Amino acid sequence: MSRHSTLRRAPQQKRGQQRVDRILDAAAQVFADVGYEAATTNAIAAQAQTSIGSLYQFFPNKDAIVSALVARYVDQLRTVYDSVLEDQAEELSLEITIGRLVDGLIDFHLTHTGFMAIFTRSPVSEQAKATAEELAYENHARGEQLLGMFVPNLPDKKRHLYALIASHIVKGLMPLSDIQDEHFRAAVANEIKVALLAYLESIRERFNEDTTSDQQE
Amino acid sequence: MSRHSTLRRAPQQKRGQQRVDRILDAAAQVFADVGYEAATTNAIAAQAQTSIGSLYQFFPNKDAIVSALVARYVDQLRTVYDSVLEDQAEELSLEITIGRLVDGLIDFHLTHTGFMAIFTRSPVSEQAKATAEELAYENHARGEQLLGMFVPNLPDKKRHLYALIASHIVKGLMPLSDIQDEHFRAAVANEIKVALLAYLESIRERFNEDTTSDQQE
Amino acid sequence: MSRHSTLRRAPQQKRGQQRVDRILDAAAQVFADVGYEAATTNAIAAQAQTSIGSLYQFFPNKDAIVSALVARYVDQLRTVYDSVLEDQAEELSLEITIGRLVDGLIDFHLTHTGFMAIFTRSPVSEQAKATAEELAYENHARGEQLLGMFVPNLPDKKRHLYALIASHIVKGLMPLSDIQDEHFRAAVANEIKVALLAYLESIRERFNEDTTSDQQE
Amino acid sequence: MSRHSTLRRAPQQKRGQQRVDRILDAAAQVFADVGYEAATTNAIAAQAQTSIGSLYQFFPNKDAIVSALVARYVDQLRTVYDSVLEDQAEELSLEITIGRLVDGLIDFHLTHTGFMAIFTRSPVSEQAKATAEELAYENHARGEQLLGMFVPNLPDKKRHLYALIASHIVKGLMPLSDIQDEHFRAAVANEIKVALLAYLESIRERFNEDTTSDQQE
DNA sequence: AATGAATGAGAATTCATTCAT
DNA sequence: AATGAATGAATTCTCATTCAT
Repeated sequence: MSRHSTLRRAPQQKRGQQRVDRILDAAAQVFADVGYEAATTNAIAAQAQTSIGSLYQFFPNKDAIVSALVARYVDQLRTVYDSVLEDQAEELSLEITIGRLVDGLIDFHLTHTGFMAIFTRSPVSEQAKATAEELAYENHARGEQLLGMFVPNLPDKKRHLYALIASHIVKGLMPLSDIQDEHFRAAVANEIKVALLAYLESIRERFNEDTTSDQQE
Repeated sequence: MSRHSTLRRAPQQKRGQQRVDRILDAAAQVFADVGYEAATTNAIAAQAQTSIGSLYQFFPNKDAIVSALVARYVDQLRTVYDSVLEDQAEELSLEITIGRLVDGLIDFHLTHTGFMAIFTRSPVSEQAKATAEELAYENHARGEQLLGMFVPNLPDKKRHLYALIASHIVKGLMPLSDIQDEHFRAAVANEIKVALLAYLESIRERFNEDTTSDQQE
Repeated sequence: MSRHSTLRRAPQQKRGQQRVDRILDAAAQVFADVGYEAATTNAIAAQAQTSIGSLYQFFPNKDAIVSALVARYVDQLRTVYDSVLEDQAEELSLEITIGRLVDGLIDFHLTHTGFMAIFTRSPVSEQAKATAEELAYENHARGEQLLGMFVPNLPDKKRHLYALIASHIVKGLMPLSDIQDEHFRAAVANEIKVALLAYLESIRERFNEDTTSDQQE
Repeated sequence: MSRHSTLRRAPQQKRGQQRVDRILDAAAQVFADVGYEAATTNAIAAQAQTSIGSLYQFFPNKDAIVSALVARYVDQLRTVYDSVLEDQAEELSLEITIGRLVDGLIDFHLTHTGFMAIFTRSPVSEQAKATAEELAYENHARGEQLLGMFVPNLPDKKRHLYALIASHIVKGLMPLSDIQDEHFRAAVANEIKVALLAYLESIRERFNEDTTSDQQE
């Protein structure tokens, strides 16, 4: 897969793949604990219970670890979006779909500590910028796809803009799901759905007005 | 409470205050240029056209620079919110108020280039966490205040929740105002207003329903 | 001077220049002790009785230290060649000139431990290659100059070739001057002169034959 | 004495010896490509198309690889000198003999690309020093042998000194045979012969004078 | 007060060598 | 025997902070 392009050496054995996974898990944990910049490769190796040498046998540098981690996140995010999209076969309402999406994303966020540390970092190196782009793109593209299902015939440019806005709303709100208090977290989850739904409904309304008035002309 | 608490020495003379301001300007610039983590104290001193020794005469460490900068941002943000709040004497519509607020915040963001670099960093030290908290609090508190004006009688808890959501929507969307293309930026600005307005209207609706149904009982 | 171009920061104060010199002395010593590749920047700093940080304040990397050292060597070598060339005002014999040159070079070599370690290393980086080139060029160019004085009218191409050979003979023989035994060292010095003289005489002879035969034609 | 003393295990089977040879070939190639210091044992193993583990089954450490390679070089150099010495049965002139020797050495140098990288390195460990010594000794000893044939009755001490000088002249000049331009390389080869011959003739002359004057006394 | 040289802990990365499979 | 994953000491270089002048 594409993620392997960032690996120094594609692990041929099961053990190697496990080690790669363990390193990525460790990296995610360390990123979650201290943030991306403060995370050291030694800390990641220690967390992965491996040696620094082994880490560098698989990853040529720190950026590559993040790239691989992001590739994994993208794969897993895709699963979240896919499961929501599949449900669309049943022609569910926008409200229910948004509900499932937000629940899925919150669950993803809660089970993937470290994701936000990477998602919100300001990338420095060129490679880091490309990686950040990749991650942002996944959310944006999937948002566009979903939007296209609920508001068909939307001009490309508008769909692009609206999806950009929606994905950034989600990006801004996701960190809130970290909240410890369970009741409050549920309330927040609900508000995220409300906010997203409100924005999407506003898109629908405006689009209907536009097309209606077009017909009138 | 006063921002000067983070200063090693309160500059009693005008010259000292000017130097502090120049350092903060420099810090903001460097943060904007290379990001928070890549910014070095030496680079900040150089940008401020002072010596590293002088910098440390005013600030005990790097965190203190950020704290002071954030304190200044908080002051300046307050001005943005205040000007919007003052207009409320005229009892403007929610739509117009949101429009002014978003315009003000976008303008603030564009004229304070280092702001986002600090706002979105993952704080490491305890002091950094406190500083980040302070900044988040300002936005949240001011949001609550505004919300209270448009939906009076909202229970504290709900007002707190809604303002939290609203401030995070804004936080998520603000970085988009960086976009170079002027047309697209204007379109984005409009969508930010739409999204925020849509959410706030949903709050109003829900509140009216609640109170109406309350009355019916 | 040109050597400063490799410095990260031109030392403005006497103290700074002294420190640079001390670091270069230390580097020469360490190179002499363990060879170029085995020399570590920490060892150089320790030998210079300074901190690794100070070393890097003046030199951006290890290669730059060598470059500066070589620049100093080139300056000092120039002095050796100059003093020999100046004597030529007296129109000394080739034998005496070679004698003085070899004595000068042996003295230079004995008083500049570390020179050979750099002169004979195989450069790896591009910068190192350029530096090695510079050093080789100095010897070659000065050899050409001297040769031109003793065998005037030699075609450029030949002078270039002969000087190349002569400079490499010297390069090959110089390390022998390290020999501890004083008697043996003196004998070696004498043989170096003999060998160099023999080669240069052969050039003269061949050139005279050539020009003689040319005239005959 | 035997080169196998540096081997961890004398390969009893043909296959093992082939593997050892392949590793030495690989080492020579890598030394030629990147220089001695930059050569890694992993790169050597890769070039030899074997595993790093196998490499260490035959050689206890990196120095041992060089030692074995040098031992092979010494063997092969011996062949060059032997073929020249054998021709001496025909009582060829010094000029012709030098010509053959230099041609042989240049050919050796050109066909053994890794040789110079090892010959000119500054040895660090004790083992490396011993190995370097061994290589230098071979050239020196063979030089002495040849010198003895052309200037018989030379006192041991002088023969030793002269051979030392001659071997270092050759060492200094050999790297020049790397030159790409074929014409220039041929010219250089010729000059090497001229220089060496000139020195050896000077030895002869001095010896004849000495013995003549001895007789006169 | 101002300056900027000096410090050294700490970070990323390499590579000779070992050892489990 | 062969393999190549694993190890970690050692190396280069950075940068927050101190301190002599």
